[in-house]
Amino acid sequence: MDENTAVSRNFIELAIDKDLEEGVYDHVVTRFPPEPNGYLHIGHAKSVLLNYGLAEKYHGKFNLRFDDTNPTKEKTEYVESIIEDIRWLGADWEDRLYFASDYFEKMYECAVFLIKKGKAFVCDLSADEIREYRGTLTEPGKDSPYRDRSVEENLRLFEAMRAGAFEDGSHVLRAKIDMASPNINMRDPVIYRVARMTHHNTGDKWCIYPMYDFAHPIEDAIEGVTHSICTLEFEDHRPLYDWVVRECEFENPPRQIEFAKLYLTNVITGKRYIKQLVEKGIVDGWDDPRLVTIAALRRRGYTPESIKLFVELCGVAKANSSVDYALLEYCIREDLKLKCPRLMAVLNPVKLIIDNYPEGQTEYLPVENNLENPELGSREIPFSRELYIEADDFMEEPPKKYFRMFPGNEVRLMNAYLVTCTGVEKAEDGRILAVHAVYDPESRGGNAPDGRKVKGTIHFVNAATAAHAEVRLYENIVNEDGRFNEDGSLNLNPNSLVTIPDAVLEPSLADAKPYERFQFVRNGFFAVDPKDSEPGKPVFNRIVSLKSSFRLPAKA
RNA sequence: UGGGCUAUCGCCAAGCGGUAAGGCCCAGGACUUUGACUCCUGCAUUCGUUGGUUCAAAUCCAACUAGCCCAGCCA
Repeated sequence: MDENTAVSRNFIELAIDKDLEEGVYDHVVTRFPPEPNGYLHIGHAKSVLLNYGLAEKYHGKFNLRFDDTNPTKEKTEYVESIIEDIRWLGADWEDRLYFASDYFEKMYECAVFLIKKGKAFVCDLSADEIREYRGTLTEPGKDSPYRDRSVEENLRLFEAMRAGAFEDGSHVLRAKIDMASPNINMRDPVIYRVARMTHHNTGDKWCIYPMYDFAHPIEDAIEGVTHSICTLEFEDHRPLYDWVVRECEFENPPRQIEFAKLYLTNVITGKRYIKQLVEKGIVDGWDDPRLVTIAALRRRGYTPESIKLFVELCGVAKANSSVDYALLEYCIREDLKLKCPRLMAVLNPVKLIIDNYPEGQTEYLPVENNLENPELGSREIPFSRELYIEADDFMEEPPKKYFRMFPGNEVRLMNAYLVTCTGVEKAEDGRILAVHAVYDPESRGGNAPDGRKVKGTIHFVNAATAAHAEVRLYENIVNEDGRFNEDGSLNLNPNSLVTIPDAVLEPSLADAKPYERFQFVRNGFFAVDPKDSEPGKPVFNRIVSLKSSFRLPAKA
């Protein structure tokens, strides 16, 4: 292996290597098996990209399979959004899009097969009774009184279950394993339940549905999945997974491997929590840019590449952990810094008047779109007597080390001229009406012929030609730990969305198109919102701010 | 003594008996027409704890401790 490109392998890759070496498998097939009961989020992206990446790395195959065995929670809207999100992430399942519900007949046959082997039985106990019989974490369970029914009776009853002879919840099919097992999952788990519910895919064809523990291994086995990668909470289910593929006598059974879920610090991850925010109307939908659903990240302006980078940098392991949100921000900056044109936008404008600049004159100054990436070309920006600058780029009484605009100080207006601040014009209430300055006509482009230097460079927008647009800034929607409180409430952050209705921008920005991304000098990376923008009236979402900007020293 | 899993820098994470990779964050410095970027520099004598084996232990053994998961006819 090339020493320079050799990257240490994660534990899953090591396990696959071993399987390949030992001849357990001679190829690799992975899958991503979402239940269509919600939108995908950043945590799912890790799983999607992990599974897809593994298939690519081992020249194997990657399947997309909807694990739709519980119609009470599943909707077509969700399958559509999931397909869109995975495609956007760049994971390619080619023609292998499957539904667990397409295997219902095969699963039914497997169940019959188990009954005939004496490995499954129909149980008439109620849900409450089953719970009682199951025992506790520390005490063994006891056998169901229906455990020893004959094969014939079980067959007859199971057929009747399918035929609709029983009420919902009245009968279940159970695997016959061991009620005294220290692993509760092995205490004769329910593998089929009766539930009259219209399924998004199979309609009313079935009134019995297989449980996850029974269905999932069969789905994997049918598809020839070799490595069934799931999250840590299923570790306890692995013995049952193995039991199912063994007792159903599948050849070349798949192997389940578990890894730790991805959590982000101070962010709500977890489908059920996000769902609550959506349903309670705290956010404006699954794609509210404050969320970390794939749809939200896409809408906010994140790129698939940045998410791929993020997932790679997070790594894969078995220790529960919470990745710093700063890493995600790093990834999107890293991806965008060379891709985006850098323009000037003033979010909190204050007027700057160049008193010695000819009234009524406008000139156009050439500017590179991205100094570090010439491929992005150049443009011309208008300049005239009245401009807008950022309010905090002026201070009447500056602290030490502040080198932007203050009376008497010379700064550079980016790409334009050196200007010296001459004063400030205030209303009676002290509000700043305008900052005044004089420019050096010899410094066109930003450099003085005499070679004198300035420490500060600030951005501006020409007032008369400025485009105006709404800009939205985001912060985490919860203040503290990114979780619900014990009583189910949330510490909502009142600043999670700050809307600036009238920011001033370079004129060309009026025509920015949905999803178009920009870097606004000193303000961060922004993208045009695809939902709320109208032609000629873009709304800009801040994806991420720049790493740091000047902060005033704390007053002693 | 219910079972399973995990513990390496503020956050992730390599390491698989031979004397602690890397990234993020952070702090200095250089450069700079973005206080950005880029570039340098610094950031675990120590690997949950305590013992033991060994010439040598984060890596092996033992005992503790802490955290996570499991008692859905959810996935």
